[in-house]
Amino acid sequence: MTEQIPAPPDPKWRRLPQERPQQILEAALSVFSEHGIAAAKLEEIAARAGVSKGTIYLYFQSKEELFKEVVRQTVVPLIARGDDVLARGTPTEQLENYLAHQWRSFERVQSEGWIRLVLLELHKYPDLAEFHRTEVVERSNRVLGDIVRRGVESGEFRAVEPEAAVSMIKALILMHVLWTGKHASTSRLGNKPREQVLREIIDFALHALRVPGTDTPARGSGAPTT
Amino acid sequence: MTEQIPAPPDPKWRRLPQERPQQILEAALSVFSEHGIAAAKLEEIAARAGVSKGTIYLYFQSKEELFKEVVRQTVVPLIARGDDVLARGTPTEQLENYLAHQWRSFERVQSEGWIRLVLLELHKYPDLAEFHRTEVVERSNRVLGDIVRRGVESGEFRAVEPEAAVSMIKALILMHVLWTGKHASTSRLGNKPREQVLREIIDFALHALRVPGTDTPARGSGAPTT
Amino acid sequence: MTEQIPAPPDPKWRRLPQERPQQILEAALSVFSEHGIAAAKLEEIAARAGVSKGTIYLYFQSKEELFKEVVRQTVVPLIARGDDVLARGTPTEQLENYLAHQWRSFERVQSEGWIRLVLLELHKYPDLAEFHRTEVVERSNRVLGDIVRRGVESGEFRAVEPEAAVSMIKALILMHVLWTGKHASTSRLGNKPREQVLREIIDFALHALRVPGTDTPARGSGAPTT
Amino acid sequence: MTEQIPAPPDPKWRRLPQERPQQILEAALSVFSEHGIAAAKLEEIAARAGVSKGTIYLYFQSKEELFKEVVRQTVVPLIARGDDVLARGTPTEQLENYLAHQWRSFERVQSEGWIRLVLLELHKYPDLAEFHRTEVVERSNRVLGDIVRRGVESGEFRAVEPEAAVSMIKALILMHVLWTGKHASTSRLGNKPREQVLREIIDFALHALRVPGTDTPARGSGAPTT
DNA sequence: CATGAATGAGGCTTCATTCAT
DNA sequence: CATGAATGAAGCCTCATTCAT
Repeated sequence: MTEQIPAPPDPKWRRLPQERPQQILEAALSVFSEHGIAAAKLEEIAARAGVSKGTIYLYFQSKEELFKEVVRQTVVPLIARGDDVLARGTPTEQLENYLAHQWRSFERVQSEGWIRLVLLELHKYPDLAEFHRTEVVERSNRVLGDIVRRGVESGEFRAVEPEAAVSMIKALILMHVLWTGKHASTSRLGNKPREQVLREIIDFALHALRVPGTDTPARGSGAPTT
Repeated sequence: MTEQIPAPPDPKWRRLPQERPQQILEAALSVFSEHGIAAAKLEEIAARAGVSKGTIYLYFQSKEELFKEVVRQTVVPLIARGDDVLARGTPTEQLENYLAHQWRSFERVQSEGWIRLVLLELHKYPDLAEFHRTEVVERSNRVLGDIVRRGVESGEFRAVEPEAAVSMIKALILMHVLWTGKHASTSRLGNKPREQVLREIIDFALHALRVPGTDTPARGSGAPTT
Repeated sequence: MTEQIPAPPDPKWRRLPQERPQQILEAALSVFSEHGIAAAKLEEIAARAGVSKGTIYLYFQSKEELFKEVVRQTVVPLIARGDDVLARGTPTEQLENYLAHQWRSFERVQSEGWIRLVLLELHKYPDLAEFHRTEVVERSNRVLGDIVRRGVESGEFRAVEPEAAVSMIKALILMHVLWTGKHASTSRLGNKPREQVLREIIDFALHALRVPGTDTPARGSGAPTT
Repeated sequence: MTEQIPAPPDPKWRRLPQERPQQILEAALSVFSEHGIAAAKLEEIAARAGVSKGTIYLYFQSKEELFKEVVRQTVVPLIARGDDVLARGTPTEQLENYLAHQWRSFERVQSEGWIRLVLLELHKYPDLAEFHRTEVVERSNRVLGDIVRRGVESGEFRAVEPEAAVSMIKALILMHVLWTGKHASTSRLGNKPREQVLREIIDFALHALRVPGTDTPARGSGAPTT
């Protein structure tokens, strides 16, 4: 008789336990995004995560804590990058790169819902809002602000106040992410291809900032300026 | 006939019954804005309206119907205007006027919350979303689109696609209304005076659209363009 | 026949609203007594009170608060009396009267359960326990202690320490209330008539305290001492 | 190589497997005593026993069965003794010995909680209550009853009904065990030394039973009777 | 044997909605 | 018309119990 290894008794594929929290977080993000905190049902989160209601409580203390963890876990990976992409190029090119990078980051699943959550519900949790402001908003503001500042210094951009320009650019991006998302309440943008929307944003922003007559033309422009 | 003012029948100031629905709608807007639909409690709406919970059901069939009515009743007065204000002037002036008018309209209480509601919850009620799109969005898009179109035709604006420009301009306004609202989760704009924010928006939008060298300078510009 | 008063349109007898809290408190006492706090179900309390689950929350904040209120409301009326009954008579007579009065007080519904609650669950709520000690225990201890003290002073009772005697007497009563209750786990006392149990308690207590040879015989004695 | 003491295979002290059920029973008694059956959590029992939740189910079918086993296993050793201790002496001495023995038995940990359990929760399990009555109550009643009977026959005790006297004596002991326990809701007895409480009980009981003038004086008396 | 992750029934609590006054 | 007490469906959360490892 040789060492007979008993065949695994269970044909059902079993998820690795260490993945549980992540599964739940993803399901939670998706449900919170669709319904907001109050209207999100743990039952639905559990179902999407493929676990039972009780399992959620093995990893998170309460619905509210689950939401907070969603924010904490999702925020950083979603935004943190971007700094490196901008190492080289003229301010114009950097701005184009930055916009393209941000836009494509948001293309990922749930980005629209996540922006919704931040805009709608984050203010109910002051600590989270603070965390978000320092870790996400101010950080990305700094990157974008530096681009603008360099553009102004080099004479490529008008003498705008960088902070104001940052606000404008972010407004363009964020609002269009919402409008092109699948739950957009007003499909103002219809089914316009996302890449075209990006080009329009770049075109609008660059014309708002650049000093005319500078060499680098705004390549992204969807319409000839002549 | 002398000026006979009918004495109030009750020392307590008594609201006129015919005002009830309006009171309730206002209270509902305020509560829905703060908490969203699911988390809004009829108890709180009733309290703010100065009536009892039961009274709400004399005028509205359900919480959902109340929300829909809030949208229907609030939407039109808030936006409908604006068409006439723009009769005269160059496209640049018209755009400035339009932005200023919109911005100040939103200055009114609850505008921030109402934008939130539209952006975040309207999609759950397709009929409402449809109503909102045709009655509010498309209407104001037409006005703004016409301005842009005329500017392009007159050579005062670049040859942009009007629809795209409308998107951009609206993004600027809406997002800044959210950011300057009292429940803004990220006080990106700190306590910058609202009028200055308006000037920055106008400046940004006009530089994005205008053909340089055209006569009318962007008066609102917060920064000299050299 | 004039002035015909319209018959009440509803045949169902309707409870007066002001009685609600009392109904609920009584039902709660009964259920808490039977099962303890943790095992008591609001569903059952509501059913016994003839109301729905939700109604309980109109008057009490939570299950725990309901329990606390049961203690607060039930404690005082159940015990507070007794002071006056003892105005006259020899210490022996007073003690007999006190025991008889206490015993019959406890005959009322729920007394057994209520003693159970006090003995077994009150310590979980320190504030309630404190309230109970000062308002009930110490008060009745004082009354009973005074009787003993007077008996000792008059030479009718042995020179016992009053505090100790009070403990003993209360132990006799309380434990026998538990044992003669309908939920007694051990029916040690079978179906012995309650009045006979009272006589036995009086007999035991008086023999433990009285100095033999004093005039007043223990009338309650179930057995002649010859 | 001499005297090779087998090194413990694990630095952590490892309990012998055969002790598991006993560990669990002890932990269960402790938790049941503190919280009652309904509020007792298997998690806590497992923790106190140093095992995992699942392990409990290797030895006991359910929480209820565990409770029953606690009663069965704990009851007998706690009470069964006592018969032999009383072989010799006058009824008075025997009663003193019995009381002292019982009192000290209860001094062991958990006795208070265990009395609580019996008084509060045993009635929910009729078979257990029956078991308890026959195995514990009636047995100890017989022993104590015999002492009283002999005392009456010998003329040392009054002509009391033995059953009644047994009730009284047990009431004294049980209630004072509760009152001197660490979870007593009313610290009526403050920090009076347990031995003094025992003397007071003996004093009270003997004076209630003994015929005055008999030789053996109540040694335990804390107060002179003169 | 022992573990502890997972389950899901069941309890507490909230709140939209109703209805007798 | 207006009230607010009452309802009960539904959601959050706990925890006894199971089971794959």
